[in-house]
Amino acid sequence: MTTGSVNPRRADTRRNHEAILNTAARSLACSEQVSFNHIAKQAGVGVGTVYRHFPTTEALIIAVYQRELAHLGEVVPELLDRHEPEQALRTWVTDHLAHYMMTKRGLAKALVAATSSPAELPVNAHETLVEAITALLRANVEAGNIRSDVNPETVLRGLGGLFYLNPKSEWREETADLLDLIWRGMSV
Amino acid sequence: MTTGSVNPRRADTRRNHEAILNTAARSLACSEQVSFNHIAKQAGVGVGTVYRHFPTTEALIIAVYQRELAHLGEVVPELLDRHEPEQALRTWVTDHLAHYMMTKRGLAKALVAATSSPAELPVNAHETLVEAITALLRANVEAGNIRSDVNPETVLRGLGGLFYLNPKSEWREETADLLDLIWRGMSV
Amino acid sequence: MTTGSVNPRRADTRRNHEAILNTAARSLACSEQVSFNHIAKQAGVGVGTVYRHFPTTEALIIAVYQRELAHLGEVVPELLDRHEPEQALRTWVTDHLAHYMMTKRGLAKALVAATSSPAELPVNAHETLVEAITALLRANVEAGNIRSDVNPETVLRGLGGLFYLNPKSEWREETADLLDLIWRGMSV
Amino acid sequence: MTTGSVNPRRADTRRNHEAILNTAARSLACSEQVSFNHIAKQAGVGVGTVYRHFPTTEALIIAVYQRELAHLGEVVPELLDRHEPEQALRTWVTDHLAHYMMTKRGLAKALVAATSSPAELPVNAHETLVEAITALLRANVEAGNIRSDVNPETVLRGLGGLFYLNPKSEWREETADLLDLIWRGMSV
DNA sequence: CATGAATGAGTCTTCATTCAT
DNA sequence: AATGAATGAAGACTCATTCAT
Repeated sequence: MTTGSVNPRRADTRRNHEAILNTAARSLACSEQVSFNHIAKQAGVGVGTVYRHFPTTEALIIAVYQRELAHLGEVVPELLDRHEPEQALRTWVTDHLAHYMMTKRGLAKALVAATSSPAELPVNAHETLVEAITALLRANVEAGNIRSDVNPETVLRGLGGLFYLNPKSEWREETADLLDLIWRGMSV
Repeated sequence: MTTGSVNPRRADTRRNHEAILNTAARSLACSEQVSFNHIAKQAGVGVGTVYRHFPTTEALIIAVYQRELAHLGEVVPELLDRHEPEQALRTWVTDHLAHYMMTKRGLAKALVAATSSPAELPVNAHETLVEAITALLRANVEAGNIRSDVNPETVLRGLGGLFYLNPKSEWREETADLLDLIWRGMSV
Repeated sequence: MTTGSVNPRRADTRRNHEAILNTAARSLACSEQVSFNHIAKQAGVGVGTVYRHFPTTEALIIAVYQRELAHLGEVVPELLDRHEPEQALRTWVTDHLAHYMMTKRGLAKALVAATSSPAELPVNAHETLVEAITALLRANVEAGNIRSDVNPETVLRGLGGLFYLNPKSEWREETADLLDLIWRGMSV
Repeated sequence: MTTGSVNPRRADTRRNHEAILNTAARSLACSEQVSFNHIAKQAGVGVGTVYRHFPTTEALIIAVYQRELAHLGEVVPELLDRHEPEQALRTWVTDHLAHYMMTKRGLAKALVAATSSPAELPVNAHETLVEAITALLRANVEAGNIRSDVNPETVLRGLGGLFYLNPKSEWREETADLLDLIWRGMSV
């Protein structure tokens, strides 16, 4: 740590890690091939390297998932800063959650295929989402918009159907309708 | 010729059909193997026979799906007969829809994996569900319980999150909570 | 035999035979599927029926082959009637033999694939061709065009390369060139 | 490091490549099985390895073909060195071309079966043959044996019938007869 | 005789995983 | 650490052939 020169290997490794993750993300987004061999070739590394970084298929998928998911949590503070609580919630649901769910269909498929446990989402994923929505709901409670006894998990479950949204349909409207229904259910 | 005796070959064929369907259903319920080879072995028939009956994986899965799904629609009239509208809806959601979604996880997975089209459910499936819930909502509208402008599809979407229910958790409670939220949102 | 009524079964049988042969011919011409199952379906009969008529793949192919080939022999007398000997030969080679070889490629492929014996053509096929060309050569010998010691088999062998003709190329010209070469070799 | 020792892995790979090619050649010569599984087993490697080396059946067959064919071109200069032009041509046709065509029947069958394009021979094959015969013809033209306007392709086509030769018959004689016919056709 | 359901051996192909270099 | 060749299990699918009706 006393030397400023970084281990060049370290850089390579990180670069590989990124490359693999990016490739995998791209593949998953299109629900393309997700075989290790294929990803390795696309990422320009050997299969062995992929294995070194992600010991199992699930590990890889989850890594991608996490990365994609992080954004969903990070964006909340900004939204609460820039908008009224109600609008923040609506924007988050419509512009981020719905969008995310529609776009990452391939990812969900992959997860669903790779996981055999009943809980399809990696624990952290669920937690991340719950945290995000909790913050949004709390702001609305404080603003006197909604009741204080609304369980964020329940709301999240109610929004789970957004997964079935079809990007080619009137999904914005459909999202708004669902959110209206739930909003009314939460209102004081 | 006065007997009801059917062409035995015909009987065999039907028996095979049933056997394959049952085997597939069982496999799908446990999210087990869905390979044609495997199902054939389990059902005690040759692979070719499975292919004769269901030309593609999707055809097989859909056949299973349809069979399972039919029940969901058939049960509605009975419920409306035996219960108050509100209770009919609650029972249907908790005892049938939620149960169905939890149990048939493997089936959903399989469908999701087998289908490449954005609409994961076979058209009829969605229609069946919409019809069922429409009937239930209409009864509640007529009873003065809920508003008349509630879109059944929106409600269905709101219940879509039940798919993520975990059979090992307090799912009845969680279902009730979600239904409460939505019910409140629909109320007059 | 005392009754004028023909066994209707016989007619059916013949009709089936024809249907199968026609279907097979069509399939072979396009080098399409040649499976018994497929042909049976196309011909509108059961597989078993195909088997009754043609016990092996080879039997079927040869039957088709013979039928197609017959024409090549039948046309010779007409040609000799209507044309000078040289022209008769040239016409036969260009308009019938070459055409036949190019068109029936699928048939040849099939035969080649079905036969494991070194002699790829069914004996009769070869004989039919030899007879045809013998007649044509004899006429030319008698007309004083070519030597009398030319072996028809040798000539046929020389024309065998027509099989490689490409229907999309200048095959008429190429055929003419080859025939010129051989004609010169046979000339007095 | 002063030795010529090569990367052993590299050696293995090359050995595998050779083994597969040899096995395939042997199989094809007997018009035996050409299935990848079978060849893999015979060659003592995994199926995957065969696929790595030859992605398609055609690729494999062509590779074999090329190897076998090369010899036909390489031998020409020697022949022209050691013999009079006429004898060189006769020897090439009888001892090499005819022999080749008879022996590699299985190979031809396989190619014919594997290729769907009208041109059954890989382009290079045809070119190789044309080059070989062109050289032989040129020598004979220069020696004043044959006309200068003879098209090598036409001659090759005339020799194409050798493919139908039967190794169990008097093929040398038959080849000689055909060559006599064509030779006479080419003569000044 | 005709039918066509059933069978299962066998082919093609993909992919996770290992391991020598 | 990285590489990528090798492996072989496993699934998809085809088709010749049998046989009960």
